[in-house]
Amino acid sequence: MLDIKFIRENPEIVKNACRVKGFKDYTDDIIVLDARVRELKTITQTKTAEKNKITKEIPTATDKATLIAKSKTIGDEIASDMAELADKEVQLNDLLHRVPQIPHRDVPVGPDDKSNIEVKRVGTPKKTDFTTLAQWDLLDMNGWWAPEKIAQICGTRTYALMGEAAELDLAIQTFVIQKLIAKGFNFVQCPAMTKPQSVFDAGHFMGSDLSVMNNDVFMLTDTDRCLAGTAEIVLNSMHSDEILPESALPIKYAGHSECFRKEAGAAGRDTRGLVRFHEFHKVEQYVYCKPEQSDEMHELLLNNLCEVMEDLELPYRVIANSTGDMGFNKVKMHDVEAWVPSENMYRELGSCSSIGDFQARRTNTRYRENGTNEVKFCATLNNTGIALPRAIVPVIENHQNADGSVNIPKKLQPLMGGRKTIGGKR
RNA sequence: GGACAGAUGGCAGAGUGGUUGAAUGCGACGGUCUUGAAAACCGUUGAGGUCGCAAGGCCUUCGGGGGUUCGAAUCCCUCUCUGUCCGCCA
Repeated sequence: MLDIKFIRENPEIVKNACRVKGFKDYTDDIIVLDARVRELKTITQTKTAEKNKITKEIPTATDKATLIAKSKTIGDEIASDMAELADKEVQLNDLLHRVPQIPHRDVPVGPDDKSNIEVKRVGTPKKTDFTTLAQWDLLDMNGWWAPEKIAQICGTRTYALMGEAAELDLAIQTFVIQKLIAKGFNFVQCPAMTKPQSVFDAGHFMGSDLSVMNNDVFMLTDTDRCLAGTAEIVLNSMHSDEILPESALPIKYAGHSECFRKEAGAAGRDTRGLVRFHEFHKVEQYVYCKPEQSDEMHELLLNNLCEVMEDLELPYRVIANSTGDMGFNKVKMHDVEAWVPSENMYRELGSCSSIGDFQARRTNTRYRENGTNEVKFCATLNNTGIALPRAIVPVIENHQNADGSVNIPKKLQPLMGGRKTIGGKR
């Protein structure tokens, strides 16, 4: 959602954003509707003022009946104007919810991921004198999962880590959480079960109809709840309807939650291995800041994830996503991808996004500026801290030994009881 | 799951149909006083919208939505949330 005033004054910028992001352009309709809405507001407000004036005179008037009749007549007029106003406002509101966020000037312009730009590459894939195994072979031989059994019990796109791999998962989570806490992030264990409104307010969906989420979000039958796809959902609403003091910003959260996704658009993709599930878990970085701090915070969040990659001793690269490859609600986005030997390519492990004031408008999260005392919308950003079990994939593949054992990255060793390797032939 | 109670401005807390955007207290901010501070005193202090070059006017808002009425913080319906007791339970 953008400021209607901004759209009114900068239609060309908005139109351009729709074009480069690949969304339908409703700008002209919005401007027409907006003009009519304001016209109707002016009319109804003037009449309401007139009516209020009469109403106030009634208690002390001698001829009450005349005034009451007059007030009634105006009331009827207002009611008919209000009906049109309400209708037009609903229409306008829906269209406003379909306007994408304006991309940052630095974002590469292009229709899809082919226009993405690699901005950084760190580390080199390790050369081995043995044939490296794919994640599933390592998991199989070490007894670290039981995919067929779990699929039978729980259905497709579920998993269970077992033994040392499960320990590793927990160690990685703990490591990242502790790292973020040390950097001043407030650690929050987030519920995954939430209300649809909170999902909508995170701004991942267009329009004003909450049902648009049905394709992507698990709804819980016979309840008013759904399952969040990320801790971002809850963190995004943590300060809704608040006016924060400027001194409180930036606010940094490290959220951890189970994440539930339908993955409806990914049928047949990544069906093997630990990459794509209906339920996984994730440490999420989330920041509220002043708009002018946003770029700096973006770098900070991105850098944190890069550090995690280095702590996990993974070769990785950073991608600047193009206008057509980033979401509806995003200003700027970078993907961090880790090297996966079995696929001979980099695979996405995390995604850093600047949202501008888009989410803050939906949640009505504002701050009061020092000096001017002006109330402004916050900017929000989010980035993956670490996503699991996906992160297990590059860790076990890049650190495998000839016998199928896996070396534990040094920084994780204390969280793994001091062990340097796990698994391998006994 | 059952039975009650409640939701008012930054906070506390009046107000049960008519100049109430809302008493009072606290807090915050500005000022007077003071060498400085405290105290005391005086004043200011929600947000959103709309019209206007501006000054300023007007509209909305007492948890959300709907209704009754000329008029609603006050009456009715409904939803959400909070509290208390019982039941159940990691």
